[in-house]
Amino acid sequence: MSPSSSSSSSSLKKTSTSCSEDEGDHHQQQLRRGPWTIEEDSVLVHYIARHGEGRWNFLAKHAGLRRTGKSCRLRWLNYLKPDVKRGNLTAEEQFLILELHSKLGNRWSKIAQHLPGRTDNEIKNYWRTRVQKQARQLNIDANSAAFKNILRYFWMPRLVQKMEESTSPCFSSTVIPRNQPLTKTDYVDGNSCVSSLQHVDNMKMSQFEIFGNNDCNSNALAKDWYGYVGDNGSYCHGMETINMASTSALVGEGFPTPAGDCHLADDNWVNDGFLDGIWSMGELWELRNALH
DNA sequence: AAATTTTGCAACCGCCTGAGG
DNA sequence: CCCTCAGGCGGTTGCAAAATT
Repeated sequence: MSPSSSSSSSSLKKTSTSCSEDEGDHHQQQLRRGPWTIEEDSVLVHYIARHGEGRWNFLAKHAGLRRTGKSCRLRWLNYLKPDVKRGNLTAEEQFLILELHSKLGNRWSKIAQHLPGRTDNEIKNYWRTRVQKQARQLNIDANSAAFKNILRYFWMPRLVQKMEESTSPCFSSTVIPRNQPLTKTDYVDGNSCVSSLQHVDNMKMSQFEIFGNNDCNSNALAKDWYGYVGDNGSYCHGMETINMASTSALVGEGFPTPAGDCHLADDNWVNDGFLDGIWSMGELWELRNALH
């Protein structure tokens, strides 16, 4: 969908304020809504390039945009700002979103601070369209302990596997030596993205952290810090360990049992690109067996 | 190929907070 | 204090594109 594709259908908003002869009210009466046009984008970009951002209502009026200040701010921050990243979220970014959401909840702007170039809106959309979708398919409340366990023990390790498998010699991460203790402040630096799988301790897995720079490689992460990659370097060996361990861990931590309230919505979920296509059939069956 | 359904995401809405008068 | 306003945030909606029937 082109962001500026349906400009002709944009409507003019007549606000509830009473009619007035002055320019301000006239401006209010002519407020536009809906998708932004290329021309509006251009006006906004050029105005900000010249005068800077902020004072959004003033900006909207003086730039000649028939938009609310809020609308201008949103358009700039979520779309026009030069450092806004476009395109699919990487495995690393998805991992960070899951990890940070487990700690911060729906505080999208806080989460976005750890993902340079990604907006709170984009992260929120990702969570709603991808993550909550999986919860629906499993007939589990996305906020339930059971679903959080699925994320923690199945989805997040799988994302790490994707990082490991990526052909890039580096996935923008630095590993902190495992003998360095983790602290809460480790992950709150706005310029870095740090994660730890604390609960994975239960599965005899190591803690690790991911920092946002470019001087490490994923093999180092998997081999040296996960501690569950096989001697032959096969991550799959590690995944089996995770899955076997997690099956019991899930049951022990509120994961739905056969008598519980969790049942799959239908049989199609296995063939439905579960978890964005990152699950193998074997893993899906294993998860399903754990559920039943 | 057409109709229908689903998905993804840009944009809006309403509420909250803090600054300034 | 109280009021007003701007900015910020999370939740929700609308709709074009993509997928499915």
